[in-house]
This record gives sequence, structure tokens and C-alpha cells, in this order.
Amino acid sequence: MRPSLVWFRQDLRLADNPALQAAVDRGEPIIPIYIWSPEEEEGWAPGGASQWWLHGSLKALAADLETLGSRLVLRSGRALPALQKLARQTGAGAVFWNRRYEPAAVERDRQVEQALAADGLEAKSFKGSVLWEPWEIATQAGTPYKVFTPFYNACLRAGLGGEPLMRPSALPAPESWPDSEPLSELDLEPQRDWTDGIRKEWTPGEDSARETLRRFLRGGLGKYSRDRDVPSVLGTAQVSPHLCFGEISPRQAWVATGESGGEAWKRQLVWREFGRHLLFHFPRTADEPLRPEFVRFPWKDDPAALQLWQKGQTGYPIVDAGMRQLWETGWMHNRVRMIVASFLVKDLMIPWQEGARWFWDTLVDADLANNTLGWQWTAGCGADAAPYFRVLNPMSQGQKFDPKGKYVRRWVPELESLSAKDIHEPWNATDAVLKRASVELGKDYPYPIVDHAEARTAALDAYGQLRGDTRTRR
DNA sequence: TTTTGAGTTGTTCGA
DNA sequence: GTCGAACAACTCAAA
Repeated sequence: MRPSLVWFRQDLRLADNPALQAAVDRGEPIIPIYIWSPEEEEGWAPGGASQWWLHGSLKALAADLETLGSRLVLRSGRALPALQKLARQTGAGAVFWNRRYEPAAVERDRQVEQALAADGLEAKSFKGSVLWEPWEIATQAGTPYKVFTPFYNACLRAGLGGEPLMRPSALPAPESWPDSEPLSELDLEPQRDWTDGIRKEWTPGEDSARETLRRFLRGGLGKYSRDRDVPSVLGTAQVSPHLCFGEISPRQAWVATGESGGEAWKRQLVWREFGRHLLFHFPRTADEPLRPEFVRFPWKDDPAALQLWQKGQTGYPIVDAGMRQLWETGWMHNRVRMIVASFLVKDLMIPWQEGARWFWDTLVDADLANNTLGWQWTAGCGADAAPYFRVLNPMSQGQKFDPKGKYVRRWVPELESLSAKDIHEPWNATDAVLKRASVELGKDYPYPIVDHAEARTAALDAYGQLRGDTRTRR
């Protein structure tokens, strides 16, 4: 008997898992493995919130495997030596995994595949984390897409390759199990426990993922295109962290909405695909702007302002509400992500990379491809970038998407007693109103750290300058 | 090769 | 208060 190793990574589920299915089909005993290798992520090792989620997700996966008479074997360190050691220890004949598309993972996986094959193992990877591999979608010229809508259309034309796979009903166990490191020794849980707010909000694991998706489809899908822009309503699926860790597959998410309908939802799923497409074909963009002229953009180095943004103390209520929701729950509503990102990049002119780093460390759904696409889009330096003159106004965005101030009240409780009219711009409220609401600006809640109108003009100047430079250079 | 139509998510200004 | 235009070309993708 030569067991199959199934190497779990960002596919922490049993249903619709092609690598696992291949092992089942091979008919030999199966040894599920997870290897914690943060040192192989080239500066993008999972952040604190992601690690917390990973801990819970691994625990859930291990428990789930046990119900099938199997186990999850944990190891840490570099993946290749860990896999080689496991292969020797178990006499394995095959190693299967589902592909990842981040540049560091692509390169590492290539080396792993070669080395394992050279060792005489059957080393195979599968499409399990995307609907379309980055190289499956191309323009007629054979180049990668850089604009969303034609990419989306090309995806629809390509169609889905088949239905989701069933969850295996049993996994044959090996005669003896290799050692596993205890989960606690991976040190994924923080030393000082700050996870109270996150724990209240989220339950990692495949069961929870399925339940979240089911609840959303039952209640939300019909209203999705309307409610997804209202931060105080749970109009979004909140399925992103589950998708991020592969507790459900994009194919399951896609198929669940049925043949027709759910267009807005499917578009969002294709955005996720577009992010992978771009990061795969432009592998440096996690750290560098896709449009090279942006290297010369006059970004500001302002650690004090950055910190106020991070802590939700900018004096702009909708921005602060979002940043506090992020800090407390590891998540932020998508509309608010755009608002806080625009504020950091355009009002404060702080590099988008700083925002991307903060999101990376604090989001439970931190995903390198999505994060990169979103931040470069906001900054105007990426694919399909927002026009440079599109500077989100935190007051009007607040009025428009949180008209009653419900969202702000939830996350910025010191402004609780202000009316819907004043809550998005407390500095314009009269002294009497502020007094009645027990708000003393500068003490209970900060004055705005920049004047939006001035900041907007300055940002437009800087972007205009860049454009001028580009023109003269040509 | 050249041409053509189009491009996630806005804001401000002035009539 | 409401509405349309301006904002700025540029690049992409397909015909």
C-alpha cells in the first residue's frame, strides 16, 4: 500500500475538493496534511486576524476528518522538506493538492512538484480554488485582460467546467499515522487575546461556511444588489473569509445561486477571479503599482496620520466607523472599505501599500489578490483604475449609504445621540446640539484631521501633475 | 493595422 | 432642489 498525501492549503473543506477526490479515486489510504509555512510567503505571511481564522478552520477540518475515520496531520516549516519527510515516513506514492496563484506560492509549488516527481512520487495539482485558471482566460491576442467587463464576458463565454464534487463518504486510513504537531504549537492564536470581537462575529469551518451561504441565499440574494451597499444592513453574504480559506469553493458559491439570477453576486465572484488573473500575470503588483508612473507619485510619509486612520480617529465618522468595525470584528463592509481606502490614499495621500498592509493584518478575509486589486484600483494605479478625479466625499457617502446614521452609531458610540443630519459632520453641528448630545469635539471625538475640500484639491493637483509628467515624457 | 466603442462602485459646479 | 456637463485623456479589446 502506497498512501496518498493530500496537502491542504487554501481549500480547507471536504466537499468539492478535487485534490481530495483524486486521492479517493486512487484507492489507496489517504493522509491529509497541513503545513504551516509562513516563511515561504515572501513578506505576505498571514496576518493576525487570518491566523486566528486559520486556527479555527484547521480545528474544524481535523474534527470533520475524524468523523470519516481520518485525521489531519500538522507540520510546520518549509513545505518541500516537510512533504519529503512525510513521504518517507509513510511510504507515500502520491501527493495531491489544489493550486494557488500568488507569485510566491506558484514558484514554491513548481519546485515542490519537480522535486517530488524526481523522488518518484506522483505529484499532481488541481483546480480547486478558482472557477477559471488565470491562463484559461485570455484576450484574442492571447494577452491577459486588464479591464473587468471584457474579462467577465470572457468568463461567461468559457462557462463552468462541471458541477461541484460530493463530499467523500469515507476516507481510507493508513495502517499507522505519522506524527502530527499539536495545533497549539503552530502559535496561530495571539499571545494576548484580542479576539473577543472576532469570536462573537465568526465561526470558521466548512459547516459554518455552508450555513452562512445557505442563510444568505434564503434571505438575501433577491435583495443583494440593493442592500449590498448599505453598511448597516447585512445585505452582503459575509462569506468572504470562508471563501478565502476555501471552506466553500467558488464553484459551490456560483452554483448555489441557480442557473439564472444572482447576476450581481456572480459578478462579485468574477472579481475574485479577476484578482487572481491579474496577480498571476503581473506578479509584482502586490508591492508595486501596475502603472509604473505611480512610482513617482508624491506620497506622504505621515506615521501619525496613518495611525489615526488605523485606530478610527480621523474625525470623519463614516471612516472611523469602518476602521473600528475592522479592528473589532476583522471585517468591514465593502462600501466602507472603498470610503476608508479613498480617504487614506486621496485625503491623506498615504501610500496605498500602507493601507494594504493594515488590511492584510486585520482582515479575517485577507486575500493577496483581492487586497492588491482593491487598493490599486482605489489609488488609480492598477487595472481598470478609478478615474483620478473620483475622490469619495466622506460626508456625502455617509449620507447616501448610511442615511440614518445607524452604522456610525453602532461603531462610533460617542456620537450616538447626534441626529442623522449631524452625525456625518459633527463639526458643523451647533454648540447647543453638541452639548445636548454630550459631545465635546476635540475631547470625546476628534476634529477632522484634514479638511476634505482642501485635501481633495491637493490630491487632484498631485494626480494632475503625474498626468502632465506622463504626457511630456511621451 | 487601424478603427471604434467603451470603461464597478463619484463629485462638483452652474444653469 | 434637480439635472446635465465637466472632470482627461488613455488604454483596452474586439472588429
